[in-house]
Amino acid sequence: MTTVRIPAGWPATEEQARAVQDELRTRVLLDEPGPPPGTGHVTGVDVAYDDERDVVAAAAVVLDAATLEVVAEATAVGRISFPYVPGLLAFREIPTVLAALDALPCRPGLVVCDGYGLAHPRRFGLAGHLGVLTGLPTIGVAKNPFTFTYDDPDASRGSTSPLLADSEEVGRALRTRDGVKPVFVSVGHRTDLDNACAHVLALTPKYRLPETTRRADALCREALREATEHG
DNA sequence: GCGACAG
DNA sequence: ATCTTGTCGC
Repeated sequence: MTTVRIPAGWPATEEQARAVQDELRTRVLLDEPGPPPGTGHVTGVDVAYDDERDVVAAAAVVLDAATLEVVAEATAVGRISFPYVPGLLAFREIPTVLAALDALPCRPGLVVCDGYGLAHPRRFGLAGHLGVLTGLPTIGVAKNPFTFTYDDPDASRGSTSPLLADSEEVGRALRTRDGVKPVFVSVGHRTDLDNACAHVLALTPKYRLPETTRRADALCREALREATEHG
C-alpha cells in the first residue's frame, strides 16, 4: 500500500476544477476502438472514503480478461482532495487512484471506472480524466443515470438503450442481468461505445456490476478499514 | 429561485 | 459515498 499527497496546484475551488476539465477535455481520444474484449488485462479502480477522518483509499485490481481471474492488486491511501460535487467527482478520486495504478506490477490494459466518461455535463467525467492523465484506454460504468435520460432496455441481458443528454447519445443503458436494473456505460478514452459495452458484458457473467468494479470495491473498503482501524 | 445531481 | 436489520430467494 502506498501513501499519496494531494498534488501541488490541485484545484481548490469548483471554478478552478471546471477550468481544468475544459482544458483537459480537448485531449480525449475517441477515434480508437480500444482493446478487444476477452484479451489481455482489464483493471477495475474504485475509491472508499472516511470523511470524518479525512481518509481516502483507492484500489486497482487487474484481471485476466479471458478468465476474469485476479492477476495483480494495489492500493493507496491519502487525504481527501476535493469535496463531492456532482460533475467534479474526478477531483475527489484521481490522486489516490493514480497512485494505486502506479503501484501495479503490470500494465493495466483497459481501465474500468466507477462513474462516467463522456456522460458528463462537460463531457469529461472521471473515466475521460483518468484516461487523459494516464494515456490508458478507459471506460465508465455507473449505477445511476445521473441527469441523463433513457428508455428502459428490453428485459434480457445484453439489451441496450441510448443514454441521452437532450438528443445526444452520451452513453448507453446496458442490461447485464435479465430483469435487473441496467448499468450506464460511457466511453472514457481511446475506446468506442460498442466495444465498451462488449467489455462490460464480458465482465458480468454472474452479477449486475462488472467483476472489475466488484473486486476493486471490496479491496478499497478493506484498505480503508485497515488505514482507519490501525496506524 | 428551487430542486436534482456519478461517488 | 455512507448510515443500517431483517428478509426474501437461489
